[in-house]
Amino acid sequence: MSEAEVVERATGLLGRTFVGHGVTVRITEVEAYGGIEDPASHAYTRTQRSEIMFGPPWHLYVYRSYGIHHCANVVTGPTEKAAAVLLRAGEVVDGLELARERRPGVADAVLGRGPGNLALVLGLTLDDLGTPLLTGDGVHLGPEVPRPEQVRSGPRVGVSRAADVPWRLWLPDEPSVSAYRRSPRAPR
DNA sequence: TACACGATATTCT
DNA sequence: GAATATCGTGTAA
Repeated sequence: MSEAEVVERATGLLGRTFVGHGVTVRITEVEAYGGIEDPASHAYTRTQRSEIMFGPPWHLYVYRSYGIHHCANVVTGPTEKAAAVLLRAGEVVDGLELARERRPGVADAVLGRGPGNLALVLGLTLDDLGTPLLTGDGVHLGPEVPRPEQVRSGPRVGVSRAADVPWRLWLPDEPSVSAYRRSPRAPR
């Protein structure tokens, strides 16, 4: 898989809806991970945790981060490359009431800001690991949308390796997009 | 079996 | 801007 393909597939998710448990978001920010060829990817080393990414594409990869948060990824394949796209932020477009309940005291526009918060608002947990995302029921991806006219890109947030690869992609002027923070462990 | 460490978010100064 | 909670996972022993 070429670098261009990795970014291409990630870009295709921007602006698309993602249906979680009772809440739907429009994806505004993603990060691409290049699988076995990307030192920052969990699939760089094939383990039990990353095994799902070596399976067929369009399945859900969920992992626990810092013991507290869940982060949701779409496996984009192809199968042997284990590439995936981390969903970093989204705008809640349906199930607003439920989303508010899951994050009390937070402004609507910011409900789905950051990968941990997004997974929380969508109600995604490790129970959803491996869910096929193209089937219509339960947790799934919305229909494909036209390529966004403008896409911004920059280095990925919080990664200590390959910290300068600009594979974080987001839509301009979206209040739900998270702020950039370089990993304290990244060199330089 | 033990131990170190995050693809984070929030709180504190 | 800096500190840190918290625990599953990966890696070493």
